[in-house]
Amino acid sequence: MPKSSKVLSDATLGLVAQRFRAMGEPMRLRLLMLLQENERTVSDLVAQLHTSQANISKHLQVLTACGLLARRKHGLNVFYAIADPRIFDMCDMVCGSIKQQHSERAKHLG
Amino acid sequence: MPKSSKVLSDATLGLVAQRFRAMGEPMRLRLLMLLQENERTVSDLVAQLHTSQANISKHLQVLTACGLLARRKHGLNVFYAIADPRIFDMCDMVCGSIKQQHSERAKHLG
DNA sequence: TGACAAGATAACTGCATGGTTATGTAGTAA
DNA sequence: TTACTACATAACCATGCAGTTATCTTGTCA
Repeated sequence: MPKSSKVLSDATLGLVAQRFRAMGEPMRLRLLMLLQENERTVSDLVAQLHTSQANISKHLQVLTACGLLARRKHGLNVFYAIADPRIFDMCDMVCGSIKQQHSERAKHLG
Repeated sequence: MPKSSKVLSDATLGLVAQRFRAMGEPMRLRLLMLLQENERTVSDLVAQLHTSQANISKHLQVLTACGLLARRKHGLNVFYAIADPRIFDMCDMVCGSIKQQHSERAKHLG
């Protein structure tokens, strides 16, 4: 039985690709990491990352549109939060894979 | 202790982003899915996917460059294979998350 | 040698996208 | 109302990148 993605429709495949692409941007990864602990306002995120507020808003829009972030308004502030914490497991997987390959490559060279 | 990616250098973050971006392309996801069972030659992959050989080669180059695929030459043929099968766990996670959110959204509407 | 087949690569085109600046749109407070 | 703050969005620019066609390069076989 297809434990893993065997046959996917073009539509589903597009959605999956969209998510990966959303996570394939350093600034957006930084945003996700900042939101790992708790929800944050836009201005809070702008204060942490050294870029314009417009840029942050656009990245947040991308992450929200593909279902990675949740949005909550409260007065003047807008709070963003991680929609599905599993994304961090994915980050860990990628990190682990990279480190592993890196060490293997070092062994081959040494 | 940082079980998950807490503080990452710009370089590492770039590598992680690069991997996600590599997986954020429908055609490349198709390639990975085709390679899930066994290694395949380029012409084999070209025969399965309806696009040019040049295009396939370029996508294979992207996937190989970021460590997702392994390359093996044998005579005239070049075989590509999955370098780290964990990527399929990641695909499953994304698929699961998408389906879950989709069903939740359906519940909210119904 | 030459002919051919499998892949890689170069050059090009069009579209997507990250970043900026400037402006618009709530929501709050006087 | 006016003024201010937090955020979103529009317009624009430069770069990146998927796809194409055409051209290498490499290996096999006559």
